[in-house]
Amino acid sequence: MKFMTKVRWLTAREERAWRALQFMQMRLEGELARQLAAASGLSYPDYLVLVALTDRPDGRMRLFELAEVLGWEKSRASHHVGRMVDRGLAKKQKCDSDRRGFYVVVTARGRRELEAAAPGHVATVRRLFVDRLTPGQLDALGDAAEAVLAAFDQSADGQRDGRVRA
Amino acid sequence: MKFMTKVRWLTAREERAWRALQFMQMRLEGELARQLAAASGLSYPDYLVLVALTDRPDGRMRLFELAEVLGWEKSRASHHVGRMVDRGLAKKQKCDSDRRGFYVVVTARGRRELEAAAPGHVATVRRLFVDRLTPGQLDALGDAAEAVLAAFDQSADGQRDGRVRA
DNA sequence: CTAACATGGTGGACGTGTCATCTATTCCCG
DNA sequence: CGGGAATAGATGACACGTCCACCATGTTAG
Repeated sequence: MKFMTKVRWLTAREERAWRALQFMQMRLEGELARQLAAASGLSYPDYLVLVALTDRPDGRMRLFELAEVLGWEKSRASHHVGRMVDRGLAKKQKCDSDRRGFYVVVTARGRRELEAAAPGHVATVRRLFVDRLTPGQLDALGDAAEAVLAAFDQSADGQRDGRVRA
Repeated sequence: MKFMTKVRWLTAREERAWRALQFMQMRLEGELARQLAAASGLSYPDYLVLVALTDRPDGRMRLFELAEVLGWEKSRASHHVGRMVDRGLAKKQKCDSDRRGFYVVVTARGRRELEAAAPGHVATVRRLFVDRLTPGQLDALGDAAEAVLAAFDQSADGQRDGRVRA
């Protein structure tokens, strides 16, 4: 913080956008999670994992790959997949080419539960989000989000400069 | 689900916007939390509570009010404030006019920690989010988010129709 | 007045996410 | 080839959030 002689607080417009976005996200995630839990035995993270797995023709994926695709830390993926294995939604398969690793594989039950949950989930995403916005707004949101994300990837070094570490 | 003869899956554009937004939010919240933790002893929820409290002239607020302002459930607020009290960031004050209730009050320590953390936090919000977008994009985001939020509030009944409870 | 109901808040159980640390393997460079 | 660095993953401790059941107080209608 030494280098910041003056703080540039957020303007009213900036703050409004920032707050609205945070509230929207909070509400959306909450409703989505609740809807899934009520209509199926799946949590939202479960759902995301199952979607990722069933997107593959062989319904399997290395653990670290899953973590990458979902943007999760490896540890999180490990914990979560462990729980899903316990509930019979996925199983682990030793990997021949790399004896450190595993494949995470969807089970028949996992597939069934995903197929049962997907229509309701998509309908909720539509009802709460997609159908509330014009196509133009959707594109604008997508552009903005991707701009922010792009900045993230480059600034993997900017994270460690004086502003952040103080 | 009985009434949905056909599922309207997301189009590529819709899915792209939805995904990008989710990833953006995940990354932002993660970085924000990490930055706060590294630069201060505060978690992100701590920060939000302290901001809410210090926004009041008397630095205090009823627990249920805090929950409303932050969009939290009462239980969450109760748990979190409890932890903050343990760490000396806030304290509880019996309420005369309603003997069931409490005021949550910022302590001097809470104020100090917030003031120390705020500049770095705001700088991070700027670096990762605000400064990546044009004013037009910010407004568009704000409008879109508020449109989605508005829909939430009305549809407190639509939540319980056939699509959700199945 | 009092019985029913609503509201403010607590507490525990559970699932989830993060961090730090650890082991086993594989990669790579001299 | 040998040895250090990177990688795959597991694990334990902890903070966080949700749900649900619960208590105490307040409010309201008959």
